[in-house]
Amino acid sequence: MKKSESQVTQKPAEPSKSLRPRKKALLDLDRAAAFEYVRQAHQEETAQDYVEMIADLIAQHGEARVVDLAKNMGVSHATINKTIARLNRDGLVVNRPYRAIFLTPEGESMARDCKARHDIVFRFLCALGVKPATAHLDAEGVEHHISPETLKAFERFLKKNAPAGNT
Amino acid sequence: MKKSESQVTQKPAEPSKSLRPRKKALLDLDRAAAFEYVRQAHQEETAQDYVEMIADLIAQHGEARVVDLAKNMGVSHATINKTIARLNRDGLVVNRPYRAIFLTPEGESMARDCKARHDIVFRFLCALGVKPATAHLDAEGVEHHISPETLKAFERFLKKNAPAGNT
DNA sequence: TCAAAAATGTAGCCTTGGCAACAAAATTGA
DNA sequence: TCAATTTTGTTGCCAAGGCTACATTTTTGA
Repeated sequence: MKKSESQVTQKPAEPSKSLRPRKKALLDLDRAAAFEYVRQAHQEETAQDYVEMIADLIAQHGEARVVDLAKNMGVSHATINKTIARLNRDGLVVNRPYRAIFLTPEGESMARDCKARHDIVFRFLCALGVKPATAHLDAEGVEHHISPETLKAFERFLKKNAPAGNT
Repeated sequence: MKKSESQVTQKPAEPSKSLRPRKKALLDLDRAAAFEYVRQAHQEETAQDYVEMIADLIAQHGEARVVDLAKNMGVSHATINKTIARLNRDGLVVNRPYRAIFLTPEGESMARDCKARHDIVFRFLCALGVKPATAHLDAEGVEHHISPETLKAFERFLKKNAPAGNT
């Protein structure tokens, strides 16, 4: 037949193919949904990292300045400016030219949530036996991809395996 | 540092500031390094997801076609084409116009590693009490941000808490 | 006070990863 | 065989996030 490689020339390595053609369509959706979910989380990632950092700087210094954000995020001040403009547009921060950056109530709320989640992830990894330095690195990337259900599971684990407030 | 943040208008909410001014510089680097680390992982994320999916499709159908990738990744076929061009450029896949996509040895190696890691993360979350559907969603995002050390910790946990080969 | 330094803003460029719309090739089925 | 359908390719658009280089404002310190 002409369909040539659609049917794989000669089906050498597809033993399971004819076994379950039905579930395929559903699995397609499942997988696509998972990636969509990740892409979604991705979009909020930067905003969350920034508001968290801004909240931190405000707690430390009373204000968050572009130069400190640049140092702490590890990017140029031009990038900071662009990102802050987006956060401003999205109602998470307020800022005036040549002045420090502050959080809106919405930004503060997001920062609180993120910090709480971050701490749980970090402490969870530590309780699991990961070295704090590594836990710190991993938590930064992982925290944005943890569903509420998984976060609850982390907390359960902490309650059983961590002697309350260790850092 | 003589800088301005010192004056902060009137230091209202910075009680801990003077307590440890020394560690700040180091923490800046630490934090920046963590974000750099996450950005790095980010760049490899798409490549890893694609080669993993391509390997899956080849295992199922003997080949990976654009239309199937689009369905499974949840993006348009135009996006698939662009991404495949990048993967080709980076030596991870081989493809010819209007023909299926295959992995280079390097791509296959990456796919193997990713699948192994993905499975560990998925099973770990399940062992922790997370529902499989949720574990599936979270694993897709989390797997790219797990260091080798943390992965080992996951495996240790699995060895103790999972009855061998459960799915 | 005022020049130098630091901080901030802006412009232009780049890559990634999305999309829709249209073009072309391949496959299918009558 | 060959027209309709499906698949693939291409083009142009967009936003996010990076960067450098240069312009402007603020702050510092002599």
